[in-house]
Amino acid sequence: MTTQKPTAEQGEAPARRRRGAALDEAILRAAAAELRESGYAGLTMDRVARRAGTNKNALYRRWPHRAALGVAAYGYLADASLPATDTGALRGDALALLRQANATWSSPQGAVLRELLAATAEDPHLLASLREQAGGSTLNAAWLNLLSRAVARGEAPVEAVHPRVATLPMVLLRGEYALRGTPTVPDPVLVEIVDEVFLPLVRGRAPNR
Amino acid sequence: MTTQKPTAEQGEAPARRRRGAALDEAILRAAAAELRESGYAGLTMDRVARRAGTNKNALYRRWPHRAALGVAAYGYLADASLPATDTGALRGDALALLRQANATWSSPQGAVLRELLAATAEDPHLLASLREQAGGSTLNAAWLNLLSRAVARGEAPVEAVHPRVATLPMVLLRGEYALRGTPTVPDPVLVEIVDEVFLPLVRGRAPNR
DNA sequence: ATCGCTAGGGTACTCAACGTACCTTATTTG
DNA sequence: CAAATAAGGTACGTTGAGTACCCTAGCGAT
Repeated sequence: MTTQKPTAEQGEAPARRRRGAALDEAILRAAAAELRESGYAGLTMDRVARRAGTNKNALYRRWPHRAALGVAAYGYLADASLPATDTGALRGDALALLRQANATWSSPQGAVLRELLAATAEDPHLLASLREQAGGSTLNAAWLNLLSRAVARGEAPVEAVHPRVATLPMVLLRGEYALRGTPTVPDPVLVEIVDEVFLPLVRGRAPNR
Repeated sequence: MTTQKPTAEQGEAPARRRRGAALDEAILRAAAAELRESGYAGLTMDRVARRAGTNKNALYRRWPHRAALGVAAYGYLADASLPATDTGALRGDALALLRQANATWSSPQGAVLRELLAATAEDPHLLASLREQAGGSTLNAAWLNLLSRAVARGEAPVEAVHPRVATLPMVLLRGEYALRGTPTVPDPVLVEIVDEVFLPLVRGRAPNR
């Protein structure tokens, strides 16, 4: 009896051999845990395999490389929450949405997301997949919706409902993250983005007023 | 005679042993060449050392790690050209500057820059250094200058001369690069950035006109 | 019930690259 | 001219991605 059964390192005990979806789950759970604890850098194939109580073969049979597993694990980790915000005024809505995005991005989860973005920059397919899992079109729709409500209230001209306008605050926020290496954009900056750029732009797009 | 003197692989022949600045130069030249030919991924310490006709010791005595050498090499590679553009009109100036930035960013050199930005994201000090070498404050000043000229011409309100406004087109351009994985932002997008966002914002910042 | 195919499990390995340790040797400088 | 100092030459130690095989559990079709 030289061979000592590992009986799983952490939680996952393969008393009975798992297959298909069950194993998928176990691997993703382990990978997500690694992401949460040590970021993308800690997501090594060996560690994930060991933690899931399996081996690298099972991982490589499912994902072609580490980055792909990383993206999948992030999708498992993130739940893409998006509490609808309606403060009754354009400025309040915009600030609320921006603050929520800032909270997400400055959380540990946001740090992981940025690591993954950097790692998948060369693979457009993966990048798109990651972007979608990180909010993507949902977030976009929220901003357009916000603008439409403002128009309905008479707070903004119809011309303001435009993808460029809608995405602008998020792009600026992302710019702040890129500029500072440090996460956490201070709240006054968010206010400035809204008051000095977003709202003036919405106003500036009025026909000729 | 088993030991065969390498006598330098490519161009650099250490007939006489180089020291200090001369060696700095040789290393940076080799590193920049690797960046140009194979990007940051190709910039391995062994390759650079071999190409410079020296060894890793000399590199590690000068830079603490690969990323630092990468940034230094990029500084050596880039010349931060910035031909002053004055088309006589705000729109033309903005487009010209934006097009030039786009050209730089979509060049191979731009690809290297993006790789480096990703690699130094975790080290604020390096990031700042890289940012400075990539134009940084110079570019910023150019945009502010552009706005000032527009104000002098009566094309824009004084309120438009504002850091947020000045940096906006570049931030949007960067956003495009982040959005598409692929480099090369089509020209119509640049026009849209100027016409749909930048100019309306400048207009929108007028006091109450 | 049994047989065989498929997917999991166990390991060992190759390869690339970073970063280090140590010694020998050429230059520079006091 | 002698002692520092910096270069050159190697050889490691380590980590981690991928890959290759071979063995075995368990599901499904006959």
